[in-house]
Amino acid sequence: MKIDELYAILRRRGVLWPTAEIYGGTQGLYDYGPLGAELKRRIEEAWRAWFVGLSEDYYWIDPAEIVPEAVVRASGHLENFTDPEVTCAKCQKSFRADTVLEAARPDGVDGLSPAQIGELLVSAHARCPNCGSTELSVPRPFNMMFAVSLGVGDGERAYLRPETAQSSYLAFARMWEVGRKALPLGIAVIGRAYRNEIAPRQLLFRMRAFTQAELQIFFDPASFPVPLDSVATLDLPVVRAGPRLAGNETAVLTSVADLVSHGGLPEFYAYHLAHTYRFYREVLGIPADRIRLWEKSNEERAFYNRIQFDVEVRLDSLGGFKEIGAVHYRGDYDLTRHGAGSGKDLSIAKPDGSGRLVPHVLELTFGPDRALWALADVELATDGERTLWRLPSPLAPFTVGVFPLIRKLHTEFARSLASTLVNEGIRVDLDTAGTIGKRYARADEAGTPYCVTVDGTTVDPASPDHGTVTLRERDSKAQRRVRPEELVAVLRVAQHPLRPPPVERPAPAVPAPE
RNA sequence: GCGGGUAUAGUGUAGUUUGGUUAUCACAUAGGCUUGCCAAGCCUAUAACUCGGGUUCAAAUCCCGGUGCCCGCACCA
Repeated sequence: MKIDELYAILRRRGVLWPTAEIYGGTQGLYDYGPLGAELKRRIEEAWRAWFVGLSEDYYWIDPAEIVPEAVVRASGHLENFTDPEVTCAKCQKSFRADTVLEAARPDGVDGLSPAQIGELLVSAHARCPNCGSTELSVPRPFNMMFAVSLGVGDGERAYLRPETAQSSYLAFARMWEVGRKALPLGIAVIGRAYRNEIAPRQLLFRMRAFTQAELQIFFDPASFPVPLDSVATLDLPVVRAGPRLAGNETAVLTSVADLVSHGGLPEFYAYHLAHTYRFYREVLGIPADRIRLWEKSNEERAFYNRIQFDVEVRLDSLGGFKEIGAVHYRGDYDLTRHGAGSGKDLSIAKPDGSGRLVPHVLELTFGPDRALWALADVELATDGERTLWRLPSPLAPFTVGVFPLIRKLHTEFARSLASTLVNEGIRVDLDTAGTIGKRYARADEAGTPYCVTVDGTTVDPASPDHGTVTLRERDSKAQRRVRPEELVAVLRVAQHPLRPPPVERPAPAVPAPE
């Protein structure tokens, strides 16, 4: 589906819309409506159940979104992105404008505005440090962080966090105590991060306020045991950097065992990459042919990332594969920086007493906003007859639509059934408006996996089927009559979130019936 | 941020070339009728010229500017 068409459906149904829409909207900011907010919450909850469920050593925390300036100074966000930047038109690399100018004109470049630097770059015939071209862009200020002020007046300078990962690094020292001083230690954060994008585009893919779900795993690189056997035979669609830079971008199905034995990936990395892939397949329900694991080369990665695979999903609305998440091996960069910045020793004693160690970090990062769009792109379709959103049932905003067949006669019973189901913890959408066909159509469009209809038989005290309802399945439109107990059981199963077994073992032998 | 395109009810549109009635139609939404299980039908209602300025007796229509969106380039630590 094209992006406009899809966005129109999502807006009309109240999934999402531009922030401050009545003022014409604001670039890069979006609000989620009832369906969108619920769906996003379900995605986040599914992510949490899956990844925090990977190990009892992985914890979920909820830190503040504002961090003091010292934090982003230590992380490098402040230093690297406050100064004006120029881009080389020839090799398309970007540099800090003042350093480029300094190379061409060693005397005094401090305190100049971006415009003044721009003029001097031209008059000094400054050259690109990479390729030597003089075709440099006009410098532009480039700080992607939102500054805020704490307290009265100018107060203390602070920033909206540019990534949730920083919150986990800040929490490491405390969590080291809370987690009873053991590695590996996983710290998961789900929350908003803020970047002042120069040009937000593509809706949920380039936002100024967006949600990240990230698991930072702190570990000893000499010892990070994982149950690799549980995923060893799983084939992953990988695009390695080597072949890719040589011109071959085809994803190659490679087993996890192969990635370790021949592919050069550490076991802990391959294991978590495998479970990341499983999450997209099994929880989000993305078809295999739409997913690829795209390895970033040395040049493409941030310098502190040692290994990086992006998880990309092919989206028709955005014209190709788009990154939804990634797995980064960040080494000891983060704790080293914050150790230096805070003056706190973030190293720990090695268990074998052989000295101290700054824990390494494996980062599993995921964008719930992007995932929500991906679910709409991949699973929402119009077939001429109806619009159908094939959301996996645990993610659907509503698990069941409850309808009266004839409004005047059956609404009362439908209401009481709906309230019974809500008390059972089921997510219910009671719809009494319009005709029965329209209600089914609305439910299909919202991705509601089941609908039940209250009819004459249901409300007839004399009927042996009193209290039963017709249960209709979204994808097949198939119907059958069920009793209330069975209905609750079916709906409970449907909305139960998936989580991976911490360690997969062979199923115990079960004697065949008879 | 640069260049190009574009903007009419919730959605999709007619009307703009050549200024001139109460701004067209469909779907959607809400209510009514219909004893009725997949957007049926009939009746009724709600609902729009992106914003600001200008030209003109008169502007959805012409001119200028702003904003949003789309495409390309750049950016995406």
